[in-house]
Amino acid sequence: MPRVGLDRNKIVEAAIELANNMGIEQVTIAALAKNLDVRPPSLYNHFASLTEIRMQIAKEGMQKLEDTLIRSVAGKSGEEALLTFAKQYLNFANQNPGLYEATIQPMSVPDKMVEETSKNMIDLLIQLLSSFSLEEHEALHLVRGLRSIVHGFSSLQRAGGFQMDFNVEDSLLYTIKLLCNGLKFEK
Amino acid sequence: MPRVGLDRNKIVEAAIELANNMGIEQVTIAALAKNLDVRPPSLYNHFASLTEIRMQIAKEGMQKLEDTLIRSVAGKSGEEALLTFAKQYLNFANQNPGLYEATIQPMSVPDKMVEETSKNMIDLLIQLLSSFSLEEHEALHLVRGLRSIVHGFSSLQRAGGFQMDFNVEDSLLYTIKLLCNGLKFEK
DNA sequence: TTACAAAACTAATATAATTAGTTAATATAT
DNA sequence: ATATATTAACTAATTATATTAGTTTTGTAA
Repeated sequence: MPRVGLDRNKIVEAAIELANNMGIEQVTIAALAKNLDVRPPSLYNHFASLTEIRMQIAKEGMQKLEDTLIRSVAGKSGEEALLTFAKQYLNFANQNPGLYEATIQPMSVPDKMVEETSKNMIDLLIQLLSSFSLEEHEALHLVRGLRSIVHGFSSLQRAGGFQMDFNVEDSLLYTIKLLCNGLKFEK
Repeated sequence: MPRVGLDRNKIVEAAIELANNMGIEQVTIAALAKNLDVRPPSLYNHFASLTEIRMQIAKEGMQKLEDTLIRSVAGKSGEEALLTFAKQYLNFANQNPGLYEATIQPMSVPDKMVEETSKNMIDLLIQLLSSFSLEEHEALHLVRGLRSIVHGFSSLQRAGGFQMDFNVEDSLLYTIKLLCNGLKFEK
């Protein structure tokens, strides 16, 4: 019964490592307890359920992704900003597969911080689009389109949906450029 | 021990209904057995594992989706065809949530029919793009872009990623139109 | 030093997938 | 029609999971 000094952070760290290496499905109470060298029930002193642990992974993933994106587009605008955004998004999903996977699981319970993070991402995209001087409803449509593109590419790639002898990032950037091209000639 | 006349089809039908109503996670041996009014082990006379049942759902989903799309774009080309394709794809995902969810689970085992169905979908899109007279590599990029868009919209919507007071189909069609606009002015 | 809150534990419960081995219904062959 | 073989469905058991209840023990603070 020696205390191992467990806390929420250590558990989530172990969970993220497990998610990245083995997939979110493999993040189980049993596997976490083994990795942390405690008995399964011990985790319940820090989290109410497995679901709560997975939600915590998702929250940290969203924040890290948002943070990465905000930094990467700082000082950029227009097409250059959108291309950077897209490239970094795909890169994040590739480098942190389990973490990204967690962020796209439907939330069982509405969460304030998650909603705020989503909102920040949308606001960021709205900003990036400002130089195109779109009507508000057009900008809202396009924000959805951009999110769908980056998420679509990331999750199709993860699911093995692309033949890998043809560069995926190139396809993503081609698509974004085409969209920007469409914007230039919109009127 | 009266025979209830179970077969692979009946099991998959029950599984699809369960998936559509409760989500793919709820497609379990136990739940299926209860719905079909047999004991759990009986299902193993028809499928080797739960994974195999879920894979069968995915296969049927992909085929039904492909079939729907091929029919819906028959006789159409260019922008009109792409808009129809996108609309029908999103509609399929909305009308058959569990079935669609199953189709996007990573396949644990490579499957010939699945690969062929994917290939058919790609070929279909290539055809739809023919009227834009793109270079081959451009067409391949764009096929990926289109798949990512429709999948991205479908799965973000399913995950509750959009505020629903703003029409999602409109956003999808706006995005596709913008892409087409970009194509027209590409050179 | 004592008291208390919290961390980790053991033991138990419930549900899941799966396997082995059995029984009985059906189809097939003589 | 009867005998045989196949196979659908079963019972019982195994393994693994999450979770809860209740206990022990540690560390900290009065």
